[in-house]
Amino acid sequence: MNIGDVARQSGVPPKTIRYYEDIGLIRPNRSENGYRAFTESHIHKLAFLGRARALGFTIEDCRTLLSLYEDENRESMQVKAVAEDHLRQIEEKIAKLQSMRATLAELVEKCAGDHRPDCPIIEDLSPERLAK
Amino acid sequence: MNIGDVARQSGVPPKTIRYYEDIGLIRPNRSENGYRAFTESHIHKLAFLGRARALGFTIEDCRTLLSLYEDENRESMQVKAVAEDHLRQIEEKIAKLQSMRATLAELVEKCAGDHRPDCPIIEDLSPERLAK
DNA sequence: ATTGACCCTCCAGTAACTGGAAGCCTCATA
DNA sequence: TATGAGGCTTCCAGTTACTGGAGGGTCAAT
Repeated sequence: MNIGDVARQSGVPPKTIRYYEDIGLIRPNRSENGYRAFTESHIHKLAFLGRARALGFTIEDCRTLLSLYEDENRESMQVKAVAEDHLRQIEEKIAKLQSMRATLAELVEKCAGDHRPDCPIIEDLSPERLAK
Repeated sequence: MNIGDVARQSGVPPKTIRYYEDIGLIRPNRSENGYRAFTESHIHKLAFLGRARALGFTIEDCRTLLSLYEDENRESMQVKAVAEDHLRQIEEKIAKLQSMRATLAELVEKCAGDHRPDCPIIEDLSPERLAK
């Protein structure tokens, strides 16, 4: 199977598939004409990678998860550890973003948004504290 | 003033200050010895940039905000537009992350995390649909 | 004269792709 | 059989916002 078919079936774009080969996530054979030759197994792996990336796992996490996916003797605690770690990081990001949102929302609400220059947003960003 | 002092007073690291000069956010003069020579005004701008970055504004947003900060004739609607846009993007990111978190939390909870290979996380990522 | 703390520039790397150029390969149609 | 569309190849560069490090001047004090 050529890269285009695999892209369609896995949902991973050709460019990304080539990139994944570059970094060693998948290792397709080559046909005589130089084209990459994929199997069903590659489609599965790529779809797996697509799902994992959609859940925000890093490429390195994906590498680990993929090897666990292929490992009949994996222990589920290995998988869980990766997922829990990732979950924690997501929660940190959410917390940070929510704090930004709170501040921003407040500033946006206070700003008249008219033709005058006075602006609580600019004021909040301004380091007047230093002048005081 | 040298870069170290400015870094301390603005909270922006020297490396970052140099980078901001590279991309034209600030334009310090030079002393005869080749050192950057900063003024109070630079400290204010850098502190402003630091605050804006902490709220997640992109560098390009910062460029805009900084020019509005310096513009006596700005209209607050210009500032508000930038902030509202940014706020929207933050909310999108939060939504995306929350959806990831929901899925991940569910999977993590369902995973036994023991020495057996069976794992709902791996199963969820696996493209069994394709096989069916 | 020699530390030690600054400062300088330039290069490379980070994360995960994405776009584009230049150039084969293949298949269907005229 | 020629041709044109579309698919495949590689390689290079750009994206975001820095950060680390090498190699090398500068300055103030001892």
